[in-house]
Amino acid sequence: MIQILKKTKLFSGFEQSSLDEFETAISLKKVKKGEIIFYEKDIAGAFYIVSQGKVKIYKASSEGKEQILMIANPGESFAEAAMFAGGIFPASAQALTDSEILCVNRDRFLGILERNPKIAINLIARLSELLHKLNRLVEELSLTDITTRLAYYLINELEKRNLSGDQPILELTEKKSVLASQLGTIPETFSRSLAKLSKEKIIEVDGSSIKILDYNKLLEISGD
Amino acid sequence: MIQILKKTKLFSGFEQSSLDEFETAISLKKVKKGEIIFYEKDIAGAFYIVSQGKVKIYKASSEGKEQILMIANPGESFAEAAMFAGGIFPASAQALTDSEILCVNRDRFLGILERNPKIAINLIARLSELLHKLNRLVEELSLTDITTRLAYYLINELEKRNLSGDQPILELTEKKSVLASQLGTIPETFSRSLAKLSKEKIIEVDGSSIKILDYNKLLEISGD
DNA sequence: CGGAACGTTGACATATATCAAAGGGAGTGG
DNA sequence: CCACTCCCTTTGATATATGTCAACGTTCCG
Repeated sequence: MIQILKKTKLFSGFEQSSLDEFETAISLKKVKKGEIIFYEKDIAGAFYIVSQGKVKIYKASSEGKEQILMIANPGESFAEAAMFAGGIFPASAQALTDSEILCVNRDRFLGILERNPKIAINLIARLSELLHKLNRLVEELSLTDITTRLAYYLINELEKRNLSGDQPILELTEKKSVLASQLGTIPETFSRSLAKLSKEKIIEVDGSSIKILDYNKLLEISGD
Repeated sequence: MIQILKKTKLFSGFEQSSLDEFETAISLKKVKKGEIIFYEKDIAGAFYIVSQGKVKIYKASSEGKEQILMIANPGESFAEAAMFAGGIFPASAQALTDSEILCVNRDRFLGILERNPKIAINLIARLSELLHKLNRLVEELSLTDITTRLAYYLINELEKRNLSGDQPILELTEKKSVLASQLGTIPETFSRSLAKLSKEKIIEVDGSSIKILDYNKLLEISGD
């Protein structure tokens, strides 16, 4: 169980002895696909680290629309901030696949934090990174249209996976409806945006494979 | 100069001796109304604390629209996160009035942080609070319409200032065009939303004074 | 074979942005 | 004290992007 910790940003660079201290704060939880891990406004008694699987963190409106804030993959933590600000979860979490997650007890973790300034610094870095991403999301939601967001997403994924080459092919790792929600829209609109870029010969879509035909134009549309 | 620090959340609860250490990391800067403190993408060599005046932190699109992320008032800090994540400012800052701000040098502050775990914890709390607010902004931008956001803003301001009473009167502290940008829209739309609530006899607008006629209905619209 | 997700497409409704114009208040100078 | 200007705000007409609703095709899987 402790092995997972080493792969996380939060605990990277720590020795075994230091990590052992956490054993008492952590419990393992298995969740089925579709299972809710917590709802918005639940009391935040823990934060989480994904060991296996995939978890979405999202906001839902009363009318059914949802906005995904992030997808947490193995090694990534989520809901860290909730423990400090308000003590209630600001969003909901649901397993996208059968998953294993580590639950880190709030009170025990806080105790450990006081004795380990280095972890505090790591946590600060992690929170700053989250702020950075949310900043970007706010910018996209309020200042750009959906085709621009899609273009930016594609460019970003290409970079993340080091896909260059002549006409690289990108495999979408999420269902299109999930991507739509990440971009702040609904499946229909997402589909139309893909179709629009296709018609302009900038990409070529075949199911969940996207061939990038004109990287430069895509970059231009992404506005960056 | 040090006296200002005591009023900030970041340094609250600290003794004089501990604060003196910061003297070397801080410099005072006076800025005129309208002056730019930093632009998005500038290198983040410091973070800031407002001593006097008012500063807006905002994102601007190439087409001229802007989204205000926050308004920093005296005692409040801004751009703390930029130092840890990426090292460049994710937004721009401009003085809304003639202002005095404290600039906290990045490298010196980091050194101090390592020797003062308590400040690290305060910083974690502060970053978590920012995350909380940004979360709320994302929710509003992607899931609610502007009248809902306006209602929520009004409710929030009433609480902040402890205005209850029968038909409390709220004085807007910013120009309406600034409020519009905070809510993620433009002055025209903001104006129409105010007019809509007026026509429904929920509020009464007289310049920058807003009388709350029907608190319950306002609460209902705010969706909370 | 049949059904359930998912994705796509079309027709339509709606919220918000854009553009243009006019009103109003505060400050300034004559 | 008046006239003038500047800036903010409001209002109207219009355009556009996106959401909504419904229908259909596909794939996958029991």
